Amino acid sequence: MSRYSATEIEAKWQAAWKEAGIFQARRSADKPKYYVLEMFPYPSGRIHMGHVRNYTMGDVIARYKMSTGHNVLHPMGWDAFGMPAENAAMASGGHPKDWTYSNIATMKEQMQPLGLSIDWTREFATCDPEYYGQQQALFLDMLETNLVYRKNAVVNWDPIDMTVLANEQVIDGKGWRSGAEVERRELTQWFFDISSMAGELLEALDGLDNWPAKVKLMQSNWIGMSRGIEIPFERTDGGEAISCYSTRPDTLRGASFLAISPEHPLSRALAESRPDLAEFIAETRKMDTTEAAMEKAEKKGIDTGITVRHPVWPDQELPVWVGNFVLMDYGTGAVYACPAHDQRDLDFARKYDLSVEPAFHMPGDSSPIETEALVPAKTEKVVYIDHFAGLDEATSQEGIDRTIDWFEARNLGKAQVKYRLRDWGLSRQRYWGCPIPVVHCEACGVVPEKKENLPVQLPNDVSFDIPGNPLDRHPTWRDVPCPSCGAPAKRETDTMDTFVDSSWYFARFTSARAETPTEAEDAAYWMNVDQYIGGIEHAILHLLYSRFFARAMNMTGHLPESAREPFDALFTQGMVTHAAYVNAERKDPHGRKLYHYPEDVTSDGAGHFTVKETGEAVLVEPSTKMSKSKFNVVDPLNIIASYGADTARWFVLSDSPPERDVEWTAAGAEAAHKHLNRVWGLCDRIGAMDADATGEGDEDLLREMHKAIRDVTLGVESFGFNAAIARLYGFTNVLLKSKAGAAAQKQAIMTLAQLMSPMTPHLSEDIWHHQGGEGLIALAPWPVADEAMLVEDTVTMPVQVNGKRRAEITVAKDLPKDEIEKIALAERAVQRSLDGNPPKKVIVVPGRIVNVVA
RNA sequence: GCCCAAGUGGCGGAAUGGUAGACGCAGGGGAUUCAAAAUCCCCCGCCUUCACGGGCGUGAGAGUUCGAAUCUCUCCUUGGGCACCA
Repeated sequence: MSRYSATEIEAKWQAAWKEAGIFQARRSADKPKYYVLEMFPYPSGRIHMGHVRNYTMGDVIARYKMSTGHNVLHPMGWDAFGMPAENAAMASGGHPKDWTYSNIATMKEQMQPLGLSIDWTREFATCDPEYYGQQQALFLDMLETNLVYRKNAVVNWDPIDMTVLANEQVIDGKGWRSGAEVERRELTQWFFDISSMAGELLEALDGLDNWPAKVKLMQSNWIGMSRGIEIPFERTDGGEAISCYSTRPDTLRGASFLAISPEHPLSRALAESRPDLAEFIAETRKMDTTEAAMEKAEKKGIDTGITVRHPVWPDQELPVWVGNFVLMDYGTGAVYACPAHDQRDLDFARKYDLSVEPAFHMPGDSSPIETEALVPAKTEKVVYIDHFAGLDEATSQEGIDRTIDWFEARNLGKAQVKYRLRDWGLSRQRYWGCPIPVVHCEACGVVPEKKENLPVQLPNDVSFDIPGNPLDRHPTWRDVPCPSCGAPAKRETDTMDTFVDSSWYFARFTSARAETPTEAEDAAYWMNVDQYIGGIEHAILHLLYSRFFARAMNMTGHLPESAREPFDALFTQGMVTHAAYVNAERKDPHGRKLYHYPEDVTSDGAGHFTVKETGEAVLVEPSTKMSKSKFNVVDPLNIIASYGADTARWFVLSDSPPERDVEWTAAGAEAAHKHLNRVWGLCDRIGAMDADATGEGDEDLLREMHKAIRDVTLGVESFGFNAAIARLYGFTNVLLKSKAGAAAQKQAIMTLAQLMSPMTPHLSEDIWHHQGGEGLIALAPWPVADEAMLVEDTVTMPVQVNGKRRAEITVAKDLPKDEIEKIALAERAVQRSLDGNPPKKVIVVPGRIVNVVA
């Protein structure tokens, strides 16, 4: 059989689509709109299989929606600011801008052959001044609305690269790039007030019915709500009371000391006259804050000498300690410790010889606390010891609730809801990011740049030969007159976190060239994103930030109220993985594993692999995410060159469910290509048939066709792409074996081409064209299953005896239950199983099954 | 430690209360061919049987049901998220 020329037909149909301009989105009142978006790429320089899978899924949805009468918006852009561009500049002496735009050009060129239905007229890069200028306008509006503010904060500081690092960029206490010991430094930084929206961001998750439960749960945990109480503890020396937050006030009887954070105002005040305390605080600052280090870090403290009164039993005096384990930015930065019912408090109490008093014990067991704290589940009943709220035996949850009521009734404390979510620090001491549009004036303080002066553009004449932020040492860029008083002032040299750029790009796509961040009519028409598709790795940060920004943009008049939740449906797709081949005989010169590219390895067909050139034995490592370091990257361009884009698209959608990882295998790609060739070959067969000749089984073929329409439609609509593809294999197999007449076969293959068209758009166009289909298949209306054709006259039902299948009967579709029962019982195999005894009971589910209970 | 998800042939997976293993890969056999590639046809969960058939089978154990991969409980394993959060 001749193979079809993918290169030829793919280029041909891409040109036809372009010519017809069918992917350019315009507002229209005639059709319902549909906005499908894939998370836009970082322009690293090359597209990879993960991109192919992500964009193919979006394309399937976009093309399907287009053929079901929707006005589709399917845009693409570039998340273009970020450290890799600066690192490349540092390494090779180029400019981040050149590096980025040249990568964009390359990647765009690599994406073209995939045949995606993208509206390229809306393309932008976040490093375009036209984009980041609008982002600066947004920033100024948010500043006015108090959604962004400046404060002192302790941050991770890399002393060699001279920049702030995000927590994720600190590995084992060292800067991920420089390897320098990271210091904790207090800096004045800009923050988005995302924590004020914590409650709403949490509650609104409930309404996101078309988001994966997993993502909602992750966000919910991240926001981390807790209910508790804030209780002031009076100081015996008359100083300001110390307020503590607790979620377990029912343990208050066991309070033995207070622990306050080293960053607590009281600690700082005391440190001024207590050198030992000052030293302790400085030491804590140096402490590594990574998880692993926290686990090992010793709980240390120092006695302040101050004492407070117990709020319920005022004659009890509790010492106040500074504890290195108390966080300043959660709760009030001060806790009361109850060693009997908290393991950490107990360890601390034993170490510094502080008292351990239980607040309750388990029913029938009042043995004293030794080295293990008693921490019952909240639903477990405990016996409270001389409890103030009149509790005796109750669950901890009841104890907590009643204690809070008791305190509130006496005005001794206040019920509080707290969130783990902290404000989003957006300042970065980097060059390649969006400049923060403010000016620092000695007389006026922080002055926002005037909107007419936007964009505040990055200067081009910068160098990366010395560490630090080039904007800081630029000779002229910083020096500007104060927008308010005109006196000489300094521009802010920090730029924005690149997560800001990706937090509103979806809104910008609705009017990509507007002179304002968005344009009201366009935003109202196109928002929300109907289907958003991307990786699970963005489950928290990007998606949470975008939800915050959509709200902020609504508050500042840039998005309608209805767009406060910007993504109606979210789908998180899995990765493309590949086996890795590691040399079994030697290591690389650095003593590390030596990997080989899949194409350099050959198999003997019996599970043994060798390096083609040297014949060395190779071990196959389990499939993992494609990465350069493991040499297991398959370049989409190579695949497209040898098989065509349709094969690549077909393969990444087949086999695995889209939310799971899919393993790329050469055999799988080959099989996909083989199948597309088989479909292609059908065209020849039908072309060679006598158009008027009749065949056998026309109706059977058409019935199968309508079933395929039903199943594939359902599969595409429910993200069951693998199932839809399996169904298409099935229908193709039926068509290949069919002896139906030319007319029926022609109808079948044209429908097959349509059903395949979201996945294999080029091949489908070509078949459509060959069979005389009108216009472009991309614009043809999606086939609809004929209900009447789906109904068969007879049904085949299994017959079970005691749940085991014994026979199969074929009966008329609407045969009454008792008739079906008679036929089932008459079956020889059923009789044999019954062994002559009458059945106890017979269950007949018409059209489904018969179950005989012996 | 807390929270969540998933365990089905040699492999990816299908079936969401009704014939377990669709579809694809790998494997076996055959046709075609001088030969190979390509292509086409047949077989393919495990045990047992010449065969017909029979038994077992969805991580393990129990339960609900006429009927469970699917629902419930306990346990095991793997993966993910969070974690000095008071």
